[in-house]
Amino acid sequence: MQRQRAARHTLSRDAIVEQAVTVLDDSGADALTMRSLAQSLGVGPMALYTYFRSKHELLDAVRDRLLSELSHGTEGAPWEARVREIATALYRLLVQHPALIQIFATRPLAGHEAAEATEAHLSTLRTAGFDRATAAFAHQTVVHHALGAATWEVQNNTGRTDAESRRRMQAGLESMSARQYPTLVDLAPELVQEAWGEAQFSFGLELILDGLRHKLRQA
Amino acid sequence: MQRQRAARHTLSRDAIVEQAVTVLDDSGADALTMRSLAQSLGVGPMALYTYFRSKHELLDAVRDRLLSELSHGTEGAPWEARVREIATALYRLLVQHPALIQIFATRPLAGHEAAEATEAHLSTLRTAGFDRATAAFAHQTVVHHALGAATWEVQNNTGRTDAESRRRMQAGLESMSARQYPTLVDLAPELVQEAWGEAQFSFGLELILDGLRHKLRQA
DNA sequence: ACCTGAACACCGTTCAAGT
DNA sequence: ACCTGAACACCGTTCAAGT
Repeated sequence: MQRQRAARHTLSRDAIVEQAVTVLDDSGADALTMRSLAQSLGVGPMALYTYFRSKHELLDAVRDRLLSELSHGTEGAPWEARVREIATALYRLLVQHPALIQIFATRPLAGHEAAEATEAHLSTLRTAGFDRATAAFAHQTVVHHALGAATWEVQNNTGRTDAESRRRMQAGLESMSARQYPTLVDLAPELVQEAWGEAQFSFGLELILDGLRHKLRQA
Repeated sequence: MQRQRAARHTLSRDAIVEQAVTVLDDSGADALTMRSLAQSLGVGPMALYTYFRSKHELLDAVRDRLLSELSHGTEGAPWEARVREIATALYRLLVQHPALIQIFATRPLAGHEAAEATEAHLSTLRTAGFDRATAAFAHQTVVHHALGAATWEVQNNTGRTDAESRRRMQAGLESMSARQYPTLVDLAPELVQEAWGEAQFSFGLELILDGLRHKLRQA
């Protein structure tokens, strides 16, 4: 099959980013190369460099595009509910686009990404009564938790949800020395079966929300 | 300068992993290639494949080697203190070896890594009075928090601790539309100056510990 | 077994050139 | 300006061979 010659001026930053997201979601971060991406767009590799100075710049644009999707929660809802909405949206976005996690782990932020959602999150916390420093800390804590939980979920659980692979993992834990690691071996069923997925994320988020509620009462 | 011919049988899995850690710490994850690592050991690239089937397997060994350093906390200390010790040790390990974060973001765990520290962490929680499921959830939450906070710290703050770069970042936030993002602009000083580094990690950890304490009282 | 050297099928990116 | 084709300096890994 011969390569179609691309009609001129069909490329754009947005079109390239869109296609990059498709490749990342379908085939993973390793599969996204400037050459493969260009080929899937029907152009030569160097065509992309008209729109992005480097692969890093393209990945930053992919990250910003995905983050712009983030929910900023229901206006007027109680602060816990709104924090829950925004945090869960971030968690799900990361799990749905695992490559995004790798971008977070390799590229610094410029500072103005996800501005809508960040503004909503921060103003929710301020309105709830947290002082400036506590609101900033709390915001970051929630983001860190979503990022950490999603990283774990994607690497260690996603695609292992079938009974067979869970059973194998549990067997692996149980085969460890029960003398050296009694609790680990004892809790093997819980570690592989319960502490997975969004339930694990929610457990941690509610713990954080509870701690924040407590702080608010003390103030 | 001519390449030294390596004396035979000087290589070993441990020696290779040790050198890999040095390269990662000194020059970062991108600088670690099988070719560069081999050269720094004075051997040809293919020599490494006698000890590791692939670069992935080598990275897994690097991860396991670093995780084996983890503190398992002071025996007999109150449960909060011990959780704090173990969590902080993980956080610091990740910040000191940023490449480890990228390994967590790209490689699945086999399940038996950091078994000593995990056992200590889980048994501390069980002894404190948490039921099986809650202990498993709490353990994971703490690990996720350390991983998320370290990822953020390494990508967005480390190396930006000098006043000059903080000032620039703050100026960037403050240059955003104060009409569209009033809270974000207002909290710029807190976001760049306070919510950084181990203070941010500790804030979140204490929130989680507070939530756990609360759960224990309710039970 | 342990290690080498050549080779293969890739990368991201530079450069000079075409329209 | 937008895009191409050739080339450069890399990758990880296979294969056949040496000791």
